[in-house]
Amino acid sequence: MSDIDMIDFDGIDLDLLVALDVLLDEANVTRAAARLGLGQPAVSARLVRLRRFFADPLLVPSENGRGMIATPRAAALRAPLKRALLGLAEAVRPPEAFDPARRDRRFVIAAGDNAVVSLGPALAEAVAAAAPNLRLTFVQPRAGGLAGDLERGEVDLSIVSERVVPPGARVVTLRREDFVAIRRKDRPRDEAPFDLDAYCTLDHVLVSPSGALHGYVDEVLERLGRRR
DNA sequence: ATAGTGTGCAGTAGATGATA
DNA sequence: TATCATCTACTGCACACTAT
Repeated sequence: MSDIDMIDFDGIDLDLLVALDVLLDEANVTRAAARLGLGQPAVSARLVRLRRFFADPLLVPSENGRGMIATPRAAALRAPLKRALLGLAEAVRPPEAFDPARRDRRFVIAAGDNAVVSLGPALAEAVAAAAPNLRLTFVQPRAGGLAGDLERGEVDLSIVSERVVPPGARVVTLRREDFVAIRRKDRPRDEAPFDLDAYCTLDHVLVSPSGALHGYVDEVLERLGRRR
């Protein structure tokens, strides 16, 4: 007997889970009903059954009386539920070869400035040639929010350092990059050689989208027993 | 195997209550 | 007054059961 066999699905069905997903998206029974193609009372009845099954109010009226607010239990259900429904949709979808030339959709790519500048133009050119109806939108990866953005489908792809890849993500290494230190050509001839000691004593500017003042370079220096 | 019947579920329309 | 969630009454449909 598998783990799935052990689950008691009595009182719940796929329609209810789809309704819950839409209800959590809309936080409004009327709008959820419109999306589901049902009457508002029918969706209200589904919400009642969902509340009974989960033994939780799931959605409660907001303070301003407009719409509803998800309870912590419902909020916790949202991402795994969406993931499961997307997986099911994928499983039951008829097999269809992906034809980029005929697809019409937008892909959201979370990438840092460096990746956008170095890979963006070539990627956009290649996509435009192979799939003229696909559109690429580059956004900044949200510090600490990338995993959630990927889970919710708000970001399709991310080009980031392997250090910030969310656990469980499918990863392909695009390339390895090295750090390079460059010194102006006309520095005084008698100046000390530009070595690690010199590097550590200089003043530094750290560009940090997240605001954290401790970057990859600092981690490497720490391993060497140094700091800048 | 097919037709008839009963039951339960889920839908709708309309009414009601709460709230800003 | 407008909006929104919930309740009530009614209807239609699917399914199980039984008789032929």
